[in-house]
Amino acid sequence: MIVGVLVELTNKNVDRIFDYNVSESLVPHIKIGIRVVVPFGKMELEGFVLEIKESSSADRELKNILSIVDENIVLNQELLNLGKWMQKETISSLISCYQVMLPKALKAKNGENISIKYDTYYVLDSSYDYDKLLEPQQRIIDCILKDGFILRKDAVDISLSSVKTLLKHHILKEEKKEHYRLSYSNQNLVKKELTPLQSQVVDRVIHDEEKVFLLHGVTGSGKTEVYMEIIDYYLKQGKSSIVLVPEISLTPQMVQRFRERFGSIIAALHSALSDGEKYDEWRRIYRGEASIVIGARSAIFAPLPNIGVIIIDEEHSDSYKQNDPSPRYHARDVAIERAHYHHCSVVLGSATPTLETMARAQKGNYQYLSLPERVNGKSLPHITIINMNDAMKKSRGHFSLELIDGIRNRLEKREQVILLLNRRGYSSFVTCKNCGYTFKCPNCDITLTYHKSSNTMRCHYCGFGEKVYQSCPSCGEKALNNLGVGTQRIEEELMNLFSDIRILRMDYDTTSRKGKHEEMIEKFQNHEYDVLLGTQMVAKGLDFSLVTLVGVINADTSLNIPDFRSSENTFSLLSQVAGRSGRAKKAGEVLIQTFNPEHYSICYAAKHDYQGFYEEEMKIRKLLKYPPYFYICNIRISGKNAEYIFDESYKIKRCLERNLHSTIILGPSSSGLFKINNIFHYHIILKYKSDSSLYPTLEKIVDHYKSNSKIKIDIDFNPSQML
DNA sequence: AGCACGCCGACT
DNA sequence: GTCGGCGTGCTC
Repeated sequence: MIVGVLVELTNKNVDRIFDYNVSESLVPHIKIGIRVVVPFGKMELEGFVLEIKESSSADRELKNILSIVDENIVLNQELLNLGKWMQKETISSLISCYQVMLPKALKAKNGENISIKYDTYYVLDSSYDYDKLLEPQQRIIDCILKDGFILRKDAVDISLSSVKTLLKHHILKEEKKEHYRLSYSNQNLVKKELTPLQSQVVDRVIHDEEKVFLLHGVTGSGKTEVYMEIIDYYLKQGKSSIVLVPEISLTPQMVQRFRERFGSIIAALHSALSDGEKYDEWRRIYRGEASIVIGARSAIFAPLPNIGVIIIDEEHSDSYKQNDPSPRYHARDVAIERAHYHHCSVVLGSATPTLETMARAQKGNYQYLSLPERVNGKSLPHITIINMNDAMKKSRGHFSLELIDGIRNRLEKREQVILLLNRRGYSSFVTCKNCGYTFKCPNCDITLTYHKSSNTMRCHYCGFGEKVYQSCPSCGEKALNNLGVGTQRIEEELMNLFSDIRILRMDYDTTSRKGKHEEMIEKFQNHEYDVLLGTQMVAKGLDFSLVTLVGVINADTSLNIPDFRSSENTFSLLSQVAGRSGRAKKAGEVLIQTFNPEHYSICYAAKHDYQGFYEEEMKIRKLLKYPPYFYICNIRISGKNAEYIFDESYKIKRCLERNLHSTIILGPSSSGLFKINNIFHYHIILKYKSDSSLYPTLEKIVDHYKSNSKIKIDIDFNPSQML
């Protein structure tokens, strides 16, 4: 027997199958999808068995497999094929595609550290004469007759010496069973009554097969209940489900609701779990003990055999795109690919869908479903835009008089406030202190990034650059600066304004410890605090009935990110955070402070007008040839020698120009992070609709440099950030 | 990732 | 003459 093995080296010129002999004794254990240890050069490496065959085309003597790692397969045929598809789709190594599918604990270097834990049980072994037993022994037997077993660690109030005697007489025997670090009990399965609108949506999904649905529902419209009902339908047919959420540790309330309804068949894969805990959850899924998987991006690879539906909540979130370690995949694309295999549907849910998704829904590629109303019948909160250009003249600091009044009012009424400090995109860009004017690229309409070393402003997309102006071209103001504030500073200001205010600060510093985030949410829920002050993480999915005011300290910062999606991201963030207000009986209010009160993304967000924003933004995307009208691909070129990288970047550009005739090629330009750790970076941006030469050309370029250690080429399709 | 091979500069 | 720098290429 000969096997084709893919070894665990993330090196492109080794990313192919190597053949090995299998010795007679190992033959019965070989299956496609297990891992084995093989000799490779002078090394011993783990690898995946991808082929079983009788002969090899290698023109040399084959080496033998050294040992078997897995008793059972770790990658089934579906996932093996999915990996090959991903490799082609993202132009990355096959081994890296398989590695992202598996929990870290299964990776060669980590494997030894994580040992599966066992529980010891006592069960009956042979017959016995009950009457001849001593009383403590009888008690033990009674216990076992009742539950079928006794768990050793629970056996505190029974006599261990009696157990030993029973073991000796073979009346009891010991059994070991895997212990999962996390355990969940089946809870009383809570089910809420659906509104007629929600029921309609559920019916549409379950009466159609193998479709992609966009569920466009306003904040508070009860999307989670809809998801659960759809999942329940498939569960009753014996089918499993995957639910993707942007960052599971930020949505404990949602996971809680799933647990309340479905109990222990839920497996949650969060980033807060240890590698061992993740491995436990993965094994529960693998064995069919969990049939509903909730998790972030990588949960899309859950080894479920029979998927009924895949749900992607908060579809617009950029966390579904893997940016850095290759493969740079989008979970939405993987979901659709898996759905083909399982003949199941995909539901994309959002209050603010990405333009790409909305455009596909409008073209009929996706089925459009909408929930335009909140379940409680309440209207969406009233939003007021506060012009900070005026406010700054009246008061110092970051609080307008309107926002101060709003907070005072809520404190008096014993209601709660959420304050959002928009830190997204806090990077160096030049802005006018007086009117808020920002400098944009004349070619790309992207905020220019300030480069201190050369005192210039540069475009990260096309490389356009100019000297920093001495005064504002809009109002003539001489004071041009770039400011950023932290939550701590805002907290201090707030404490100066209100003497006995109870502020809960939530940002990456205060929530880094495990479980801290849930703890904070619980405390705020219990009204131990008046104000929840935080960054982006307070915007998503939280549901507090006493919150009647949401204040946005600085709506602008995310507008200034050098990214063509900055308007979309701002609109989305404001809509999401506004949705936290007035979710229960009391009406909600939202105050948005901004230096750009006229900006369309802020104005449409204030009017709860998704459609208006969509139409306006689509015009801009069309004009500037951005998605969804054009696809974007970012080619990143990096290396230690600046001159060499520069020269090769131009060679690559010329190669692209020779081969691609219907593709727009921008750059090469150096990004804002031109030099990181003494490594220089350039990138070339491609804009295209369809170009059959694109993939072959890119593969040729990557192949050409694959064994060149002086230069690294990374391809990023549909990049979510281009720095 | 490792390791061998090979082709130039510095040295006991 | 030899030691050793690391650029290049290969691993079934």
